[in-house]
Amino acid sequence: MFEFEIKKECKYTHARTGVLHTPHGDIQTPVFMPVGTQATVKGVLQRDLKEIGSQIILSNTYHLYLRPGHELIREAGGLHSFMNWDKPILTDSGGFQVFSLEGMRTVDDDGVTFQSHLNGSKHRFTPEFTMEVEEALGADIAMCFDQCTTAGTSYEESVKAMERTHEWARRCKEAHKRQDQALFGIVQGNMYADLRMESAKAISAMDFPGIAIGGLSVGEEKDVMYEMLDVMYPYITREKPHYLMGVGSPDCLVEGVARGIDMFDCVLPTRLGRNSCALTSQGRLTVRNAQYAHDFSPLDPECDCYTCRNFTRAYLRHLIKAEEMLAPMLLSLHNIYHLHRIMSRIREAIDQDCYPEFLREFRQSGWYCC
RNA sequence: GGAAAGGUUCCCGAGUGGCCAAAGGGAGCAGACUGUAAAUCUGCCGUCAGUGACUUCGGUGGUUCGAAUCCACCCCUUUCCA
Repeated sequence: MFEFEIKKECKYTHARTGVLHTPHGDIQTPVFMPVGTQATVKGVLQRDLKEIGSQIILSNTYHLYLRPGHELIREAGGLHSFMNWDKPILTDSGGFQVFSLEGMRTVDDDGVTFQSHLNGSKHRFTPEFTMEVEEALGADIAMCFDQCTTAGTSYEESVKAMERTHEWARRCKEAHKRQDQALFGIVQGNMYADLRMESAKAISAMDFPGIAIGGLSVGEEKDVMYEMLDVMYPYITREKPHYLMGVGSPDCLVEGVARGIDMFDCVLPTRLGRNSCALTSQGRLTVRNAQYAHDFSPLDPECDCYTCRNFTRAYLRHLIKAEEMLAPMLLSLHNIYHLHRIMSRIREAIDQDCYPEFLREFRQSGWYCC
């Protein structure tokens, strides 16, 4: 029911194309997965996501548990049915909220106690409980509960978080029962090469159907992130899909693929879209800026998305200034499409045996923007 | 014709002798954004080459060491009475 098939491997980099078979369909990798934390990719219709080629979307265990509650989603027949998305879904476990909601949670070896950002109520997350919630949500891919740390965390703290993450991975695996749902393990280790190696070995040894790399892009320099990917690579089971969590700027996508990554997710395209910024083949474009007031060209002349085919920068800027809700919608749609298009070009380059050339050209072009 | 209230930096609006280049809001301008506490957050927003200097609170005079603030006259706005 869940299987990863490697189709083509680059001879000079670690890039590869593949197909991830899931209960809700196949996913061509490398893939970019739009984030829909609360069972919606903010500002984008399900219909449009399909149309621009989103193969799988993310959702979030912590947020859906708090609201509307996993039992309600179970009652709705699971997340696919609830949000009317019949393609694959991946649910993050809440491990990222251990990082992003620092200050509203306490961690111990057994789990995490969160204080709800919605009303202050306390909620206990253990690996077992997380599995219960993720199984109720019923995504095609569930993530282990992990402890994501911030860049700059001390070695001692990083060791602790890593060891917890390993133990929690073991407990998640033991608690996880749904056969129609794949459970991915998550590598941690902060920015310490020896910990990253150790974690990559430990998680690989647990034989999860997929291996995720967590705890990167949390404030460190990109070179550090790339170095960590290089360090981990030899210890991560080649045959499994490799998922770099939370990463999604164009430059990181192509560099990640070169380092063996098959799956990415990121809030960047939708968040930038809501903040009046467009990803283009010429770099980031802040559509709100005055210089586009009389610009009647599309966001990106090289783009053929719905937004670019139909609307001008001047019009989009007007919508932004007028705070019309169509503005974030159109920009989010374009930005996700932009990343899908990059992934599609990446797959094509790998399949045609020219990823190194693609990489070289991409790095020198306007596409290579952060 | 008479009475009252008022005219503040792009707009609204606070300020009624020094702590005022002048609160607050809006608008404007720019920056940030990577497993979403984000349609959010940050900075600038009289001029000039920093500390500092200069110009500004309807206009013109005046009082005072010092005026957006007090006085006189003038101009304009709104409301009320004939």
